[in-house]
Amino acid sequence: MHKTAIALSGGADSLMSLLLLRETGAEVMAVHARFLGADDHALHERLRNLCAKLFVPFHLVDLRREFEELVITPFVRAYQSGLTPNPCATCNPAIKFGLLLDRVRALGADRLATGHYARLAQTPHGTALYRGLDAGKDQSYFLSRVPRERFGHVLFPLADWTKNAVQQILAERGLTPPAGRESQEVCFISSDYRDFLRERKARLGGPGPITLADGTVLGRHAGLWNHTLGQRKGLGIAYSQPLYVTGKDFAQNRLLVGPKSETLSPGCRTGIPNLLWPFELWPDEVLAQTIYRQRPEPAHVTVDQTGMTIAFPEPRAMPTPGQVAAVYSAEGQVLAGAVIEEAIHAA
RNA sequence: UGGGGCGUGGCCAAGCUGGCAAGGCAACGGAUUUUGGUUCCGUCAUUCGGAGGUUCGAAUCCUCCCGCCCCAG
Repeated sequence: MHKTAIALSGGADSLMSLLLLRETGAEVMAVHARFLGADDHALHERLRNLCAKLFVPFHLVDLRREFEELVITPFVRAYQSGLTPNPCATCNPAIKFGLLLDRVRALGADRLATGHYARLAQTPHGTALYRGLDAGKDQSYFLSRVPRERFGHVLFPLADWTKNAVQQILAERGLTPPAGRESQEVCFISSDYRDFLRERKARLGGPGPITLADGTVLGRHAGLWNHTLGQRKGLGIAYSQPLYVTGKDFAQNRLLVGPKSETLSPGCRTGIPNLLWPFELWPDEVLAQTIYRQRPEPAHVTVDQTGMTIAFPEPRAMPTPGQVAAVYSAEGQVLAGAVIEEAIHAA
């Protein structure tokens, strides 16, 4: 008999997952992981009471120190070194399906369930990760860097659910998610990541010029960390057409900008990929996306000792160093995930 | 102080055969969204360097003044 731990965030998705688990008759326990220093004790109590009503054991797991060390610190460091980090994609392998999974196993559970919209399938070749049914909520991209063996101990009850259906069922049962707000942004940033970095007193680069590719100076920037590749907002430059960030010149502290056409790239080079499916079993045709919520496109992907090269037949939105590149099969199976190191520049 | 050109919202800029001020960029607001972003929608000059005049009516015509730029001396 399996004993399943459900990670409750306080939102609708994990609450629905708990209900679905109970209906399967599985033995269930609930955990709520604390990530942040300033935590919501009222939320803890509501979760505790909710679980008591459902006769589900409830545990509070303190991962604040680990979250700080494994997610927040690298996040700040990334900005300091000119990258654009993706903290959610770091948190999943390091915290949720890393330390939290370890903790619940120590508490006696052998599986961890979460409210992610993604699907796992058991195959003769092992566990496979697929996109969730709800294309609009699919979170497989953020899960693409979780080590494959971890998924052998994971359950996604919402795999075949849509957000709408979840909300409808909860409403029908008169259940309100204990946390008022859904986690739709970085959980440790309340407003703007720039404010967060300033509050942290992170040592970041200073102001410098904004120039076109040919060196024409158009304005000033307040620090390269305020911008990311492909970004339009915030440049403050009135030009004949919209300008986008096309590059960062760290040597001269210059922010390079240009028209939309200059933000395209034929692909990227990544670090060592997290293979979620043995490379030799990959289909001939694979798709890749280099940003969340991007339409996956057919790509030529090669893997070697030091990383992965993704080449698109047609140039598309420039991949940003620090972000995640995910490789999929046509059926929506996640084949690999990796951190982008550099975009390939059009010839 | 001879000649020529120009002055329209934060920037660029239509309009100048007179009829209640296009558009682009930026900015701001919203929608979308478990990352940075992107995208979409919306808002943004009762006023056209200033003062008079002509006219039913002027940014558009006339006069003067102010301020730029260019070419000559």
